Amino acid sequence: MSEADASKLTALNELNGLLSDRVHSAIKSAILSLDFLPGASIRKTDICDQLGVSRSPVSEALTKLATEGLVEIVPQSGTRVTRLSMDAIREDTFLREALEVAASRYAARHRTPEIVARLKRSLEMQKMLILDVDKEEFMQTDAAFHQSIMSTTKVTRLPATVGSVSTQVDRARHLLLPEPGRLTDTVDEHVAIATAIEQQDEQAAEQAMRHHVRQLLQRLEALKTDRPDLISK
Amino acid sequence: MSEADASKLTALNELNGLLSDRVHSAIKSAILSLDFLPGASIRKTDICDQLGVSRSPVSEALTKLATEGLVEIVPQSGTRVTRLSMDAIREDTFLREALEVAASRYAARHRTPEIVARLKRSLEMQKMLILDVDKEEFMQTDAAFHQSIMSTTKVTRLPATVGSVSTQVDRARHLLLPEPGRLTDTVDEHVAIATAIEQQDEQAAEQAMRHHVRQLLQRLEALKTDRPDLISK
DNA sequence: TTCTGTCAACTAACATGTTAGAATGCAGAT
DNA sequence: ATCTGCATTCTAACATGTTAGTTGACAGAA
Repeated sequence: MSEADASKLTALNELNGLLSDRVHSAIKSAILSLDFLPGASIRKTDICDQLGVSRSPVSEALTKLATEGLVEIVPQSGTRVTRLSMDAIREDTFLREALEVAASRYAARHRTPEIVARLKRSLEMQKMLILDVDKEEFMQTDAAFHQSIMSTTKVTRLPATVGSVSTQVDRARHLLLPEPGRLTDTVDEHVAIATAIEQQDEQAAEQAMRHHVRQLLQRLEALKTDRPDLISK
Repeated sequence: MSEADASKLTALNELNGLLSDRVHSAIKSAILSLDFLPGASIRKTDICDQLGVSRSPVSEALTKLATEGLVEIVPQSGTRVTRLSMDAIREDTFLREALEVAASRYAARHRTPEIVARLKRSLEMQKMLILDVDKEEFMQTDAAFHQSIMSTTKVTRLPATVGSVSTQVDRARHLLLPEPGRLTDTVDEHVAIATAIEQQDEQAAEQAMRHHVRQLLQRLEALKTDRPDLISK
């Protein structure tokens, strides 16, 4: 059985806050960055040794990760990193689509000039970053674009909820190979969403967001053949 | 400061499974049934004494309840039952509406004769139970109706996700006074949803479900004046 | 060879001891 | 009367010891 290599964990000195939270985010980023591979078993004691903490904060962190669906705890037996599956990714997409579409509709109905301006600024940045070598920066602007739309609803829990239902998609995303022209397509999809919101066209905003979310799923389907070692079914 | 009376906890002998899970559901039902009032502080040691368990399972249970938004843990200080607020209830409704509407649309598009039959059976039961004295039975059939619709999506996490975003609404629901004719209205709304699904009319299914979810919010708004002691803002 | 029962080793779950931070109340100063 | 600082007493957080359930390997029987 493959095992998680605890040496891949980043030290948690720099961060502050509750110890269990720091342990949680350390393990989480290890899973998201695939330092802990899907299906790998996690040894509590290894984590304890590596981070120099006791089992309590590690247990709490793993429990939290289990509710997020990133690890599976088998009672009295062991803990393993959740395997990626196309089924799980499709489930994530369904839930995320439902929430983001609702946000998009709301934004179209209740848009203010400020929001429209913010979305346009974001689009300009995205266009500039298309040619940038560092894709991480584009990803951040991408995320900010979506958050701007969600923020119009004043539902403070919405971004966190979307995040919590999209964990498998987020993880799979890291496996996608860079594809020429994809960033241009993404920006085009964003433009369609922003335009619909500006024109207060709920129907169009809904459709554009739905298409955008499903495009990602489309690309992720390629992983079935690209990374069959990590994606089951 | 008001305090939670641990003697209101049900014994957990009859149940089986992990101790921390049993503690979790014991506290949860105490909160949902208002045996633990909104804003009351929870003493870990009281819970331990009352249930005859150690602090470990109680801590895990409270951590879980915190992620569900039913309690708030103040680091190094204390734990209290989350206060009910109209803002939180409106947030719940937004998220639940987004998810249930998506399920309803999907059901309308992909409905099978089996599902239609199941929904119709459920409606018959609901009509019979309107006059029943035991409202709990009606509530159960109500829940089953919604679950049937969600089950068509094959998104296994959907019911749990809807549940987790609806905790405040579920709690507030228990405060509603019985209202003559309300059950009849509810069944009528269900009929509209089922009919739209049967006719594969996505638009109508979406609209009917949206209306249904917002009706509950409408009724909950009354709590602002009915129970200002328990609902803030 | 294959199946079965037993046992050893390992794990999460649970109990309990210890630490550190927050709140509360009171004494003393202004 | 009010504000400030200290000490007491809470609490959650963390560390660690103990229990019990699961797994897997191995021995022996068929």
